[in-house]
Amino acid sequence: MGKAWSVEAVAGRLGITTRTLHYYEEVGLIPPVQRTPGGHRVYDEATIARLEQILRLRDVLGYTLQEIREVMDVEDVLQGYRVQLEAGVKPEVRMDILEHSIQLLETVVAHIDEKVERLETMRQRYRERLARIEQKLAKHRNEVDEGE
Amino acid sequence: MGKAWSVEAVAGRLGITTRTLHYYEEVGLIPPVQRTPGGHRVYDEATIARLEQILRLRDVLGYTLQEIREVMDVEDVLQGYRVQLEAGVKPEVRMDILEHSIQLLETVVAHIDEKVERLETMRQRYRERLARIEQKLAKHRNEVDEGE
DNA sequence: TGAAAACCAAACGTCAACGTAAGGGTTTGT
DNA sequence: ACAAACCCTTACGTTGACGTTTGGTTTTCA
Repeated sequence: MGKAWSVEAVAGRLGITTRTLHYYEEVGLIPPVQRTPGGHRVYDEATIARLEQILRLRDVLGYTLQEIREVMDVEDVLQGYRVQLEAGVKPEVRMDILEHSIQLLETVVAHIDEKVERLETMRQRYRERLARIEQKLAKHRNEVDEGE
Repeated sequence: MGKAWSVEAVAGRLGITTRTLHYYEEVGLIPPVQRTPGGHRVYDEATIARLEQILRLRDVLGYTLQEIREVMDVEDVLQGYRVQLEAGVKPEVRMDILEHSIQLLETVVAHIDEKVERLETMRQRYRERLARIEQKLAKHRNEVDEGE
């Protein structure tokens, strides 16, 4: 069994506050955390991994907690599928599950692709401006050279 | 001279509300807008272009208004440079300005690059999961085929 | 020209995502 | 065994980015 982490330990490790951890549990982004007999929270690696994914979605994709919840719902569905698959199901069901999992993941990837594309369009705009200025500078350097 | 746009016209064109236009002016994201003798706002194309850039930064990059303000400050500096250049300055000053402009734009581009990179890392994660599932599905299809 | 439509400033409201404070239990190290 | 450090719940506070309302003014156009 993995190590047991206290709230503060997790917060430190993930670079967030204990309040955020409580909050995410409160709004259901993570399932209710294990407790000691005295009521103190005890985090396991699985929960921490989930938290890391939540934070990536928040910080890298800039998702709102609502959007993150949707992605995590997908994750939960996928997890449910894995459990079903391990339990062994009829071949057709198995294929259905795999195909649906693929669809769900493709949706997420498509979302990321769209974001990347828009960012690249934007970068292109700036790059063009840069190119224009650099050209100007080069021309200018030439003129100075010839003037000497 | 270009057309004159009313608040509502601009809001409609940009897909935002008049409140947002007022707000952006209030917090200084755009300079004070021209007014009719009666006090109604009149937007020109230059301001609208600036607003479009602000909205791109907001929607595509997901910047906060604070971050947008920083980018727009850079734009203002660049604009100041253009004015100086058109007014004609000494060659060394001209080169300094061009080089500084390049540096400012490169900072923005670098920021975008970083964002893209992190998105691509994330996409890669999902793609790998996808690949694993697809492989499973393929294997499964094979087994079904052989069984017939 | 006059009424409907658009506009104004000022100010309070809202929602997400936490921050912070209070009052009191629990764990841990010695 | 006991104090320091940590943790709990509850609940009110805060900030950003606008939404909404009010009461009055300006434009427009039939």
